[in-house]
Amino acid sequence: MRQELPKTYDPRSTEDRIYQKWIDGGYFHAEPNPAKPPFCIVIPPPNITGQLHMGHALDNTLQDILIRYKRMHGFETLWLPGTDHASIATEAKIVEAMRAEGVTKDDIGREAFLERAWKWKEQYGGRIISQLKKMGSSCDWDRERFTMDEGCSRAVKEVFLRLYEKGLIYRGERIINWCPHCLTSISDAEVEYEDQAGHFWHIRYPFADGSGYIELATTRPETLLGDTAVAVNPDDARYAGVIGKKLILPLVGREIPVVADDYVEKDFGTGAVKITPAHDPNDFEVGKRHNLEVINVMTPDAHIVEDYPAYAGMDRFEARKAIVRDLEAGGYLIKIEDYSHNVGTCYRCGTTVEPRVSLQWFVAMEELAKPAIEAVRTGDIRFIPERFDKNYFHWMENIRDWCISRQLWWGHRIPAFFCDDCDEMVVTGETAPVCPKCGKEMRQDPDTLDTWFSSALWPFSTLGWPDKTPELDYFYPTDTLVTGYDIITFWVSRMIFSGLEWMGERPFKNVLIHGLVRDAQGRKMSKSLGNGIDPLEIIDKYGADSLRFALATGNSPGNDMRFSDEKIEAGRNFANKLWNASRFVLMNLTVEDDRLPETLLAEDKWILSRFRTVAAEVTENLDRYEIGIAAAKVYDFLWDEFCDWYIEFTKGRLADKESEGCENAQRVLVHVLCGTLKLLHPFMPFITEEIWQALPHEGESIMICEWPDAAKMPAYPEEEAAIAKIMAAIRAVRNRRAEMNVPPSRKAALTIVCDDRDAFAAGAAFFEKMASASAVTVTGEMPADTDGMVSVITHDARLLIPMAELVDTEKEIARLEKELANAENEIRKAEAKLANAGFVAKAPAAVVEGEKAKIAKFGETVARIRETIAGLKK
RNA sequence: GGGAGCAUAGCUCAGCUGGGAGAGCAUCUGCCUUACAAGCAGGGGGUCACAGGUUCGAGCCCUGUUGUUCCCACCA
Repeated sequence: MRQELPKTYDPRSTEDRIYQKWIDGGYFHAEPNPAKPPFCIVIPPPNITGQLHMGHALDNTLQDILIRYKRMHGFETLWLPGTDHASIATEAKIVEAMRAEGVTKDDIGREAFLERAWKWKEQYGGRIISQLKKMGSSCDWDRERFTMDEGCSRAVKEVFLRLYEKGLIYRGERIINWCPHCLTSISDAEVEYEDQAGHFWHIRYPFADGSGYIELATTRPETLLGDTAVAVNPDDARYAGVIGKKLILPLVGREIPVVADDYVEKDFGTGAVKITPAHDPNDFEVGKRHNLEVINVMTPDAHIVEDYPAYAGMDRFEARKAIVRDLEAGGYLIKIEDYSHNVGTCYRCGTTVEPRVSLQWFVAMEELAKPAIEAVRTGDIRFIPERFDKNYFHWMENIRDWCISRQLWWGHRIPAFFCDDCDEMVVTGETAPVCPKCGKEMRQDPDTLDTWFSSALWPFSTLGWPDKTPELDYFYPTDTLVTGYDIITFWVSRMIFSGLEWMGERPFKNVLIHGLVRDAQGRKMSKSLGNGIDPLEIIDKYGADSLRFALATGNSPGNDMRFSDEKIEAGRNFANKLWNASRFVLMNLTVEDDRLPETLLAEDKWILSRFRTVAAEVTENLDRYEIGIAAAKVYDFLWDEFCDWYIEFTKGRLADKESEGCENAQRVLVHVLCGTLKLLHPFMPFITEEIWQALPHEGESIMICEWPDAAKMPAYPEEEAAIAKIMAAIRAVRNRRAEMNVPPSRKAALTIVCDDRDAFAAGAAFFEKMASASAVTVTGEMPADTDGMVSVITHDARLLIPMAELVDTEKEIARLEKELANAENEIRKAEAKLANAGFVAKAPAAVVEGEKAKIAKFGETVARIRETIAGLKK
């Protein structure tokens, strides 16, 4: 038995219940199924310490729309969910929590720390998952994964070992980016550069032999302590005689040489550069070329080391002040300039990065990058929109080796072992190897791997790799990756080369890139600004459907979007509109199924034909990832055509309860509503399910219904045209009445003079309901007496309304003459085009025909207006 | 320094491969028409940043200019 819908839709009492029903039905679960084509999306795994924010909400809305659409469209659809251990972010949070208790990592030790981290994971890892469920995400929760679960860890170890065997992973002493706050190395991609106001300190370095000095400038005077040379350009005439001479390093007193190196620009500053190999990547390279000593002057947390008693223990910025003061006191400081320059900061904590020489593990990227570049270049992998190719190419073509070791405890431990006795190192899958040389127990490298090392394997590690599983065989390569442009370098590029290397096949076919969700003023949402909008609050207030719809409409690939109250209200209003239209259909409903009737009237065929077009277009838009456009089309169809026109068309028939027309109208209403619900379901899953359940239906859930297939629906072009004529006439009458300020309650007889009398006679009743007509006469001839008639003229008809007291004949004639001029102008413009030989010769036939048709249409209109004016002038 | 995006109605933005400028919100007018005032009907409002070019035809393609946002980059 059908249920009545309550008067208003309450998402809060509906959404959780429906979500549970979907779970119980097992509709999210996917299995390799040879009878169907696969469609798979792997979720960008959210951070376990994270909370759902608008970026997640957008990302997951887009994924769920694609997934639900494909599921209905006949694919075996897997949306594989999971979370990321996010080593650096999680470890930082735990350390912070421990600090509040007055405990440090070293206090409790590695094992206890990891225990604590796993507890953290248990506590917070589930939070983001339950938030994803609130969004309506139709993930296969049976397959939920975690980047540090057993399977993913096995894949990580396997990849490390294989890369090492291939010689693509190596360990070396290099200058890397070091975060003095997180106390770990970070990769190039993890450094964010920002312009900061700073200074240029000009300093003189005297020659050891007392023959004057060299002037140079620096933005970082504190690094002076580690200077081991001053470099000049070999072609610089100013310094030709001093190359090889010794300088005395101010404050330190060390003798350092003047070296010649192409790296130095003659035209910048004084043409002389102090070289600090331990604390600047360029200087490190210069130092290697000239065999300079590498002197590290800072501790891991960026304090000055004990070798320099005057500054020992100072943090680098304190030391800077002290050194500048001492330089000035010693007469070494020449001047200070304001200077703005690019400073690298840690993407996690914002601390200024300190370049630091240390022993780290690297992945050699050049060989891996080549096929990854090729895959995008050949179109094997496609970015949507395409312009992100350029970003990707630029990064991959200039790629440097990837520093993968992190001085953190939370993460995948590097499978390398050292012998403390003989310095032997082995890389192995064993957990406790003995030294192959001296048979002693070995000590495992304490470092862990970059978080992105494990996420790089996500598209196949989650499907069972390195085992050959049926899932891997069936679902790999996945279809679409949905993510923001901000992690193309971190994640997308690394999945691409990893997939190609280990699976021999691209990890996904398409990468749908979306932008950032900004606030109503266009600012980035951030904690510090406090302008973030919490999706969960929005869901609580408006429902997940409204949120999803607001995010989907107006979204175009790759572009940032603004989020505002107006948008979410528009989504809510649309849900309300749909709810009420459905209530209307239900309260008139006596039939028990949605089979179409035998007899279809013109308006029935019109709406069916329109639905067919919309179904075809929405399908095409979704196939092309034009999600915002697809959403707008369903919105317009439901609101403008179905509600504003078709429901109004049916009201007359529905009023006559016992008639066959009443039943037929019900059937068409239910049929089209049901179809529209299906088109809308990917965008607004909850409300569409709730309504669908209340309507006559077959099956358990709308989410496993078949997607409407336009190819199986008939088109009715003639009825579409006929109803369009009637709609135009109704609009024209409404328009005239509104202009004259006639209230709808004041009905008036309506005479329709037209050629297509059948069409207008069939729609005569609509003019009573929708155009305030008291009675309708359809005729082919102008009535003899048109005195006191208001004339409304369309391309297809002339509509007369007796309103003598409201009509000033003079003004009526003036108005008609204006309309006449407009119509004639249209004809002239079309004629001018047709007179243009180039246009007729080169424009497509359809366009030329269109111009001709326009002349014919407006010709009719002109004739009618002229006739009317003549009548009025009599 | 290199690259990219954006510039369309008062505001926020659509506008797919070139063929008569659209939506939502706001605004104005009239409506409680028995699904919906979170609504209905109607209206006003745009030299599509600027200047050239290609084309029968340009919001759309090309060149340049201006403004703006972002990404990348080792000039100390």
